[in-house]
Amino acid sequence: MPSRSLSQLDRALRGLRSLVLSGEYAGGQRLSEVAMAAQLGLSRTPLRQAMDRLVAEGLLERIATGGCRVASFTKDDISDAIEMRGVIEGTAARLAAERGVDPALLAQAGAVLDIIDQALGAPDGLDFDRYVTQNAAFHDLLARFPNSPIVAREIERMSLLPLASPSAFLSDQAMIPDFQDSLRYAQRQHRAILEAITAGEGARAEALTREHARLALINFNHLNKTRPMLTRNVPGLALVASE
Amino acid sequence: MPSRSLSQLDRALRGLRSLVLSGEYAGGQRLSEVAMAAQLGLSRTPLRQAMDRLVAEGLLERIATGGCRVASFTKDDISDAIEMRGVIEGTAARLAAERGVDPALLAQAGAVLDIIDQALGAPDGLDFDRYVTQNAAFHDLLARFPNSPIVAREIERMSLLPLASPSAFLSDQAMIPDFQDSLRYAQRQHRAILEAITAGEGARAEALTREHARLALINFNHLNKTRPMLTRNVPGLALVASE
DNA sequence: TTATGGTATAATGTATACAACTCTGAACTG
DNA sequence: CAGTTCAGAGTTGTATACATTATACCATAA
Repeated sequence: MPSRSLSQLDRALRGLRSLVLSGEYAGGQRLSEVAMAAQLGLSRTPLRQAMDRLVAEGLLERIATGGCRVASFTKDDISDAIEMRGVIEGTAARLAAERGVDPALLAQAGAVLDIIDQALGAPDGLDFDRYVTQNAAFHDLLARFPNSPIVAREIERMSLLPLASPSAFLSDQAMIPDFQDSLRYAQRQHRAILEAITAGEGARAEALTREHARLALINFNHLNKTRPMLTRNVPGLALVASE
Repeated sequence: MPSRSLSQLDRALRGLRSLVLSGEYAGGQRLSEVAMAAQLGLSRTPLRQAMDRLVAEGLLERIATGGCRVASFTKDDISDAIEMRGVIEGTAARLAAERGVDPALLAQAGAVLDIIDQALGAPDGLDFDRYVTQNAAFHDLLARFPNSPIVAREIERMSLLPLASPSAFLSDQAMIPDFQDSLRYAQRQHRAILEAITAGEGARAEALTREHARLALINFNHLNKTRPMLTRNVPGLALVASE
């Protein structure tokens, strides 16, 4: 029974995260421990732990006088977080190119890109779910290329920030007219990044990966201009101050 | 009375951190909550919180079956952490150059560098404490230049990793013959970084800042070659696997 | 009417009790 | 003698109780 295998802390983490990301408690609102614990059906102890974790992740902020509040982000924050992810992933790509990568990992990455090609050329136009999954897989592999726990950790951490992950704007609801073009462009970047890494071209790999991350920023800006009301459908978007 | 103003959590954090960094419980050793709580004179609740924090910082690792163990780092980990700090600080420098910086902050940084010059030219050779303090101040200012909470957060986080902070190897005990030369070189880099930022030269500022961080790596390697027994005197060095 | 102070309420920080789970070690069996 | 099982001790995960501190509200005075 899966509900028994999950610890209370896991339940608290999932519950809190989804509540916060959904915008249920948006905009600097203070979270009461007793109320949250009651709502999630667990005691304050694991809930407090979960709050501490979310504070570390940046989703919540500690209040000097005690307790937590929901963090709120400006558009600049999102922009910086995406830029930062690009920088760190770019460093992973550069180090991979400079130091060499386990051939097995490179082969895996190539296979993933082949699958993405298939997903993009699916008979009914586009296999979106497959693209999302394999895109995430490629980025995971990239994080593991340099064989460095430190680098992998930082990439994972940046991807935890709301709207900074490589998959942040890849939701069904975010589909926009030019979206398929964007996906094809991203895939060409994937290929180029892998090629540069394989060829030991560190600077090129780094620059490409940075630019690749900025696609997320383009999607973010596009979303803001064309469909500002999409707040409810993209997790975490509710935390962005409308300004 | 300061002992009353400190929370138990703060006490636990300080106590645990210093115990771990001093090498008291080195090398993947499991930490018992009850024992630690007893040793630090507080209950398990704030101790557990402190452990969670140190896990987030990377000083401890969670064990799948429960509990924590002291993290241990390879020399490559230290090297990667320093490189990573250089990359992130470099990004701060680049963004500062690209976006412009609050003149007041720039002036403060200039003043800090003036003080470092004085410390380097002190009558009795070198005012070391002053150098350390002002060096830390310069790096703090650099982190605030881009006016981005996200960037500042990540820099702070990288500096929390053992031996990755800008001040990691600046301890009295780490003094080596060529050390003063190293400090003067570092200060010339400080000047160049600030100059590049002021001139809006993003690429130069980034490259300089990366290279500046690598001074720590040079110090680390030097320390390992010439005085491998210094483990006891440099906090955190005990966590590096002797290999 | 506004500012101020006090009190009551409710929140958090901390300690502790209990239950579930690991791990150790020894006895037992093949 | 090696492997396995079972029991016990010890550990962690969770809940809850208590004390301290912050917050909100109202009364009172300027």
